Amino acid sequence: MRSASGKTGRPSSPTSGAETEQAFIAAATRLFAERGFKGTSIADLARELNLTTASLYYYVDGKQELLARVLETGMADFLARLQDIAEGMGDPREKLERAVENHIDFVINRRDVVRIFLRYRGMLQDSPREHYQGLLDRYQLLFTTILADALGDSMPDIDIVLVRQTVLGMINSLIEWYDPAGRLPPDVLRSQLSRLILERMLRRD
Amino acid sequence: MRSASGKTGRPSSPTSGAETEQAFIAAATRLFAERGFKGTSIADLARELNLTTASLYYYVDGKQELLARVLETGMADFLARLQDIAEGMGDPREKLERAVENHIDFVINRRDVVRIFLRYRGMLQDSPREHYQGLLDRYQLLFTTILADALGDSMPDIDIVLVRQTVLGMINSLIEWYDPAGRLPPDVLRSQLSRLILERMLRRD
DNA sequence: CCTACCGATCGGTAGG
DNA sequence: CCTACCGATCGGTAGG
Repeated sequence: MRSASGKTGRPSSPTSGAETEQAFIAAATRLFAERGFKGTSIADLARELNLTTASLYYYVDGKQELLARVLETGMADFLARLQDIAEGMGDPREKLERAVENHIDFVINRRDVVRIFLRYRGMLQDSPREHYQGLLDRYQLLFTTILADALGDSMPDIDIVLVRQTVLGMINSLIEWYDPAGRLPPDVLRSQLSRLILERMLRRD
Repeated sequence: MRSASGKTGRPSSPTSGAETEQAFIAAATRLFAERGFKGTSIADLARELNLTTASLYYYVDGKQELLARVLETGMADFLARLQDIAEGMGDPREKLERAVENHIDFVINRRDVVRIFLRYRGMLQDSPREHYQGLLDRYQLLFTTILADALGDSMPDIDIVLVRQTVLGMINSLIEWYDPAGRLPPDVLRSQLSRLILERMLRRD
């Protein structure tokens, strides 16, 4: 991506590319989450950024590149948090608790990105697809490791991958129904769901 | 919907409307699940049915009607199964087990419809949307009732709606990762997931 | 059920 | 030669 600046046609002073990139990713994230990937046109994105569609093409190759940026930056951040937890202090059980609550918080606080993860990752192609898949694989492997360390051999008869996907799946499903402004405030939701997972489903017998 | 018949342009003998409807719903289900709702064109659907796009419009009002048919017939079937379980024999705990395993089986055996439920129900509008939402509400209410009967007051400190959404969410998430031809055969998956839910997460203390 | 089309919009690109 | 864009339009396809 190159850097954009003002709203007018003047050559305009160069702004930092990082700032521009932020704006593009934020706009794409909002629109893809709201209208869907196919439901968002290049014109929609350009309008959001106060550009013409032609100008948008000066910065990006197309919607696919924007989707890749959204997914890669979001997933990289998500993975970094889990790595901090894995490498941080605490016993295995505490790390699992933090990993679970981190995942819950991510789904609640970054709804738009998570919605795009879950719905449109399949639209990625070629090398962006492989790169994103690599980050996702690392996240899942790391989560499995944290899970296995915390569980020990307390659940020998159940497949560890099934457990991991089930835990992540129940948290991810928040995106479909949870309303932070609803009956259950975020901190209550987090603690109840966390207890349902850790003190019930994954309790050591 | 009217009824279609052969592949040629002859007025062709009237076949049962039911047979035609089946073919339309089957084609729409396959394509929407494979390519997405917006990713499926009217031309794609017509080709699948050996019709021209213009002819397709003779039978249906458009993609929205097909989506509504797919969702309503699928959801009605899904609800009927749960009603049979609720009204059938057995104690509350057995009914809950059947309800859970029924849901698992539905996700495994009717992947295409479930994928459309989860991804494209939001694209419905107006009265089809309300009708579908009504069926979904009834399913969720019935599931909550079965859940509450089975749990009694064994989990007084956790919100029953959170429990319901969590149970349904973890089962629904199978659509994202479970491969019936993979490492876990369907019957093993069903029994392990069922036990994870019933004997662990919802165990009576 | 087909042929012959439409208004509009799609993602993407031309020259300047 | 490069940057940062613009107005206008390209070839095709959407639903109807």
